[in-house]
Formats: sequence, structure tokens, C-alpha cells
Amino acid sequence: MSGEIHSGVKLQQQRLSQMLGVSRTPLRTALANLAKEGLLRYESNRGYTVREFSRQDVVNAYAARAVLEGLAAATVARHGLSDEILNELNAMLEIGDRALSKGRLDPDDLDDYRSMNVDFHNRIVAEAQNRWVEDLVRQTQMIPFASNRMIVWQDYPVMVRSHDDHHRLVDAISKRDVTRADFLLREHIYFAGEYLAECLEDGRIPTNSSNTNKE
Amino acid sequence: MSGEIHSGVKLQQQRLSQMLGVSRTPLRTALANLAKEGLLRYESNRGYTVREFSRQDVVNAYAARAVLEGLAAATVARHGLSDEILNELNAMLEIGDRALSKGRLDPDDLDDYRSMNVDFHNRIVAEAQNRWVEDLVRQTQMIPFASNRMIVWQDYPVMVRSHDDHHRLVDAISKRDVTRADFLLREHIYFAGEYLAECLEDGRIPTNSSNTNKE
DNA sequence: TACCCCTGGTTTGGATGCAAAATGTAAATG
DNA sequence: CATTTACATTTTGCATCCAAACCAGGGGTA
Repeated sequence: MSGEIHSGVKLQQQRLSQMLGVSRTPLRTALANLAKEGLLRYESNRGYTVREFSRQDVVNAYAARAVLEGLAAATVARHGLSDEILNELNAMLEIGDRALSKGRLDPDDLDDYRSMNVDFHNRIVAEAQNRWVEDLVRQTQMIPFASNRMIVWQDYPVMVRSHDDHHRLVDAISKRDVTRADFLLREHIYFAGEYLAECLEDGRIPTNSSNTNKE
Repeated sequence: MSGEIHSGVKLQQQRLSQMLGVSRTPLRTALANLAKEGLLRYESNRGYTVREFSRQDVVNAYAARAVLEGLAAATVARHGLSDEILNELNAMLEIGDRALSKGRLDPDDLDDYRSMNVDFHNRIVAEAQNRWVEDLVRQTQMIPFASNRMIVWQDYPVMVRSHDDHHRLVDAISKRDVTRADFLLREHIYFAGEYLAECLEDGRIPTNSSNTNKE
């Protein structure tokens, strides 16, 4: 994830186990997990290699996430929200409002906004109560630059518009408008993917950004 | 998958390894893989248990698969198809036509139809060239009764309608009609899920059906 | 009688050793 | 000189062994 090991290189188990100070057995389960998550490529009797991700892969991951979260939003809109959760969502919206209230993007506000954003999206997905959507969304983020922790904190109007999507989404959900909720979240995420790809293209984002999805 | 081991039971590694005739090491990697696929639940230091699937889980899996394959169909429609692939799809449609040409459902035709159906859906998904969609769709099928090998071969009009969806989907894709392709496949799969759930509810399908997704 | 703690057995997790497969190298052959 | 083949080395995969964590049952105490 950090880019420390480059794409395509072969991961030798003995070397890695020595580097990490564990034996090969737990290392192999870790490698198997990462392979299942799609970060590594496994070939029988040939070991694990670091998968490479093109910009198209990032866009594709966002596209998949968009329809999945769209489904989640639609589901939540169909079922309706309890007042309690509505209040939580509104509190998150306020956090975002505060972070964007200065008329410009202050780097100090990024962390607040980011954690709000993560919570917001996770909350919607969790509320849909669809294990598969939850799992699959998590997996679309298991790729460099595709996490919902990844926020391009550079263009103020873009962020304002993006957060406005959040407002409208809560509005749509609370009004039980299924199609609008679906569309809003789909578009919200789809655009984020396209915009991110554009920024990566321009080199506006350093390849080793602190925005990568390590915990 | 076959239901041989019931939901909720704990999988003891030593017992299983003896039953399967392998040592615990490869068994543990297998268990880890199944857990990653969502079939088993893993708790640290407490081992693996067989996850249980409600009918809602099956419906949820279909719902997720519906939006993902819808995305795939939309992508293919947007990009367009080569003549070669169009011919392949048309050949599959003909296989389906033949299997349904008797005016009733003959059990002898199920296998042909089933393998055609698997190929058809896989082909669409593969053609979208989105690794994540491909992976995620595969995962939504890693649950009893949710495989695309699962076909309720009981009601003739339902099958005719379902196969007609295939025809219309190819038509929509070949005409580059993105929304129609998206909608058709979404609805096609969504309905299949609802219908299946209904049949399961009625007990029209034996719980240990030969339709489960073992290879 | 209900609850807690302690202890013995069971089960999982990790380390090590060994066989099989793959890779790289050098010699042999055309 | 290119290609192939045999061999040595590396690397993976599986079996086994040991320690640590969990579980069940019994005894003790309030």
C-alpha cells in the first residue's frame, strides 16, 4: 500500500519472513489473504507477486463502488431511517460544513473531514444491512488510491460540491426517494473516481501520498 | 456448499485434516480462503465455523450481483462489441432457444441451458474488462443457491421470459443502449433472486438440490 | 445455592524440517 | 553461435512439533 515494494516484484517468502521477523507460516497466511483481497497475484508453485494497478483499475474500482453504494443508499431510502441515525448523519454533515466554512481549504481541516467522510459512507453502507455490499465495498477500497480515506483536498469548489452531495443524499434518504438516493451516491462516487484519475494524470497528487489507505 | 456440514458448526482442524487426508497446514490455508470468500467465520484463536445464510442473504447477494452485472452490461454497451463476440452471444441465444423450443421444460435440456447461462453471464462480465466487477460478481456466487449455475427449471413461462431478457440484452448492447442494457440485466438478476427466494420459501426447491454450486 | 477461580485437557497459532517443483547455469550438440 | 539438456540451487508446499490461548469440570467461598 505504501508503495515500498514496487509492482510486479516477486515476494520471496524467506526474505520477507526475515525482514518482518516472523516465521514463514504466518507470513504465508498473510500473503494468501492479500492475494484474496486482490493486492497480490498468486501462481501455484511460483509464489506471490505484487499486482500492478493502472489508472483504469482505480477508475474501475470507483465505478464498482459507485453502483454498490448506490444500491446501499437506495436500500436505506426504501427502508427509511430512524431518527437516531438521521441525527448522526446530520451531525456528520455539520462537521463537513464546519471544515468547509472558511471559504477555502485549510490543510488542518483535512483530517476532520476525512474521518467524517469515512464514517458517513460506512454508515450508509452499514445501514443497508447487506453483508455482501459491505464486504464488496470494503474490497473495492483495497487498492492504492481507491480508499474512502482518499480525498483530494485541493480545489475548494470541488469539495463544496462534493459535500453538497452528502446533504442532498441525506435529504433524499429521509424523503424515501429511492432513485434519487441511488443516483446521488452513484454520481458522487463516480465523479470522485474520475476526478482522482484526472489529478493523478496531472501529477497533482504525489504517487506516495499520505492519503494512501494504511491505517 | 453441499450442505454436508451444517451451519454454525465448528470446524476442528485435526478432525478435518484426518477426514480429508491432508495435514493441518494446507487445510488451514483452505479454511482461510473459504473465510475470505465469506463461507466461514473466523475468530482469532477460536477457529472457523460454518456461516449460516438466511433467505435474506441470498436475496442480498442477488441484489449486489444485479447492480454489478448491470454495470458490466452498461460498460460493454458503451464500448461496443466486436462482431466476433456478438456472434458468440448469438450462438448462446440459439442454444437457449433450442432448449426452450419444446413448449415445455424438459429436464434433459437443463444442463445445456445451464452451461449456456453461465457462459453468457460470464462473457458479459468478462467483456466489461473490470477486474473488480469480475471478482466481486464471483464472490456474490460463493453462497449456497446464489450461483449463476442455479436455475429454477420448473415454470416454463418464467424461463421463456428470462431467456427473452437475454435476447433483449444482446439487442440493447449491440445498439449501444447503455441504460437499457443496465436496466435489463439488473432486472433479470434481481427478479431471479426474488423468484428463487419465493421458491425456497414454498419448498419448491429441495434444500439439498443438485443445483448447488459445486463444480 | 449461585458464583468464582483454579486446573487439566483440548485446540489453535507459529516455528522448523524436508520433499517436490521451479529456476538458473553450464556443458553438449546441431 | 544458437538451442537444448542435464544438473545444482533456490523456492515453494506440506508434515510435524512445540508453545500459547481457549474450554470444561470440579472445588471452594460468600
